[in-house]
Amino acid sequence: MSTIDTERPLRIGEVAELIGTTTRTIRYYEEIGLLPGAADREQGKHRCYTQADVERVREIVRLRDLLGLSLDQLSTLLEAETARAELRREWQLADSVPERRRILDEALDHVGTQLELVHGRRVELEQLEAELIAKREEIRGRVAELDD
Amino acid sequence: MSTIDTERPLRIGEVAELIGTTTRTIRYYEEIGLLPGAADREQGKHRCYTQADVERVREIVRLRDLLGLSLDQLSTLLEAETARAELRREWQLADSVPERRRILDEALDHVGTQLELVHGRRVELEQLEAELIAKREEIRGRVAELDD
DNA sequence: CGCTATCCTTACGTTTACGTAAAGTAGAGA
DNA sequence: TCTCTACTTTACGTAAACGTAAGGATAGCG
Repeated sequence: MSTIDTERPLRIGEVAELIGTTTRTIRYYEEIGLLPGAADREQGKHRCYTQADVERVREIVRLRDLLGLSLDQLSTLLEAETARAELRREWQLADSVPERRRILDEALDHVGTQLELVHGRRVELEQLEAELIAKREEIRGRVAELDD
Repeated sequence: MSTIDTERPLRIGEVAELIGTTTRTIRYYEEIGLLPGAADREQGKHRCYTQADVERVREIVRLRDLLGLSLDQLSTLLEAETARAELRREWQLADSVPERRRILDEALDHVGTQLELVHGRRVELEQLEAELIAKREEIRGRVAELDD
């Protein structure tokens, strides 16, 4: 982290290539509200992205591929991330301890939601994997029988 | 397994309800070749299913939901199952040992393919889960700091 | 044999997640 | 300042995975 130009603003094409997706996909995600899309951009001006934005997109693509949720469901799940980004800004302004505790608690809640989903999915896959291994062993057993 | 009428033929509606899907989906899967669809059924006659067929559909739905593959990819992956069903029939006829070994080897190969995919997916999810847990711990740490 | 529920086929409709084309603009470099 | 490339918006296109409706046949029951 933080070589020299760690914060050179990126254009949409670079982001797409970095992540291995297309500009259309990125614009589409902005269109449906999955990506915030800087509110202060004037009509027709180029979009520009920070490193954090790239991470955000990467995360979205990853969850999409791993969990196979609809983008709509993803958007619900990612209220987490969205909120956390928001909270990072708020954090600077939050001076009171209870205020800060509230922010952290919310973050915890969001991560918890994601974790539950991912965990459940992993358990199911583990189960399936175990079944497949059992199947394989059974077949191997039958091969061994042939050699009697 | 095997109470009394373990082999009462089922109609498509029953199958759908058992699995928690729709008749349309089942017909569609037959349409695109994911389900074999008994070749000896005359035009207009009701489809009828065995318990094994139900398991097959259940498996498809499960893989679909867990792996999030396209039905086309699934169909490739399931050449495994298809072939194994076929092989079960062949098995009765295969008398020579090398013949039987070949059948088993193919089955092994198919299960291996599935296993690779499922395993890979599980590992990725495990990785993601670990990251989320780390994230959670970090947040918890910061909550603790507040209590100094 | 008749009734009724469930099934059949055919075919068009729908949603999601983008692809793709057109016509014009922004902005970094010579 | 000009130029060229990558960007912009707008808008129609599309493949996958079903939903849904119409019109008719089937099969189990009484």
